[in-house]
Amino acid sequence: MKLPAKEQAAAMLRNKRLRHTSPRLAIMRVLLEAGCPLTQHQITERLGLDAPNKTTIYRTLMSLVETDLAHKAFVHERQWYFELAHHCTEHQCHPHFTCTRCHRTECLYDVTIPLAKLPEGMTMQRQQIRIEGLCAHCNP
Amino acid sequence: MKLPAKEQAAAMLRNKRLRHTSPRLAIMRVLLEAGCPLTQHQITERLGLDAPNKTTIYRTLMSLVETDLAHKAFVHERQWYFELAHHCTEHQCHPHFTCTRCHRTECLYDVTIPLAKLPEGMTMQRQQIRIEGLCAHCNP
DNA sequence: TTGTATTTGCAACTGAGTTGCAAATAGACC
DNA sequence: GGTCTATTTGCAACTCAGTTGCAAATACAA
Repeated sequence: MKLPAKEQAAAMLRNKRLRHTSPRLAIMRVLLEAGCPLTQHQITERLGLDAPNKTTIYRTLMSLVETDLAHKAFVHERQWYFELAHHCTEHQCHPHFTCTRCHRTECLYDVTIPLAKLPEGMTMQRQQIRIEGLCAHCNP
Repeated sequence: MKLPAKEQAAAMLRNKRLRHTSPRLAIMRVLLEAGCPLTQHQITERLGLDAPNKTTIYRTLMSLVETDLAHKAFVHERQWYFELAHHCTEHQCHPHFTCTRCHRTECLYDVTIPLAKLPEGMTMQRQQIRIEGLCAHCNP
């Protein structure tokens, strides 16, 4: 059973002992509802008049990343796209696919790849996959 | 047998029908000799007084990326790191490993990972892997 | 050698993300 | 409930990687 975004966000904050503030809950709600990575700008847009200041959004995203509740998914046109980490396994996020023709990016939740075997002495924390190609729509 | 960086760069440009200019040859030489991804700033530093204008460096890197002679390897602290593509196979670059403690990044030339199986209709052009973890030096 | 499409350098610009600081507030403790 | 304090927020000013427009320089074809 799926909790409403608001309660899910509150539970995530509680787990990490982060204070429940309305900017944080709003930002997490938007990310949960979007289901795909968003930029600060997109978060602001989606929250409309209720949007927190952009500094607050960046600082919130930073605390989410630090506590591993969120990840920096990828950069596109100089902007970072952030996503919540609840779809990721311990050592691996789902791959992100970017179409080289229409430049849209999608999450491939169902595609998995074995973890790399690292050279002696190195420890894996997270493996991220980016795939470029033609999406179903742009394929000839 | 390995050509000197200068001739190797010239050959790569010839292959792609790009004009041989001294800024281009210098930038490619630095990248070949570095053997790891570099930023515009690092390229400028390494070329010292002979360094082309930063606009020229960015424009050169862009033409190299467009002709697939180079790739944007990763972003770190808002800067793109570029590398020549001569170590990459058709659909895959080597993975890049970033240490979460000392923040250094290295290329894992010997680590390979199978290509993802994309959903019906999508075509793979390139798969890129980023790995975060602790490097041999920072490992407890 | 000449002509021209391409490339370069410069200066001015853009805008994503950061910083410092004073005001607001979550949550702990009474 | 009320009080106190560490944390968080908003604002304004800033930073700096990367971009743009344009005139001068240059690779290379003919």
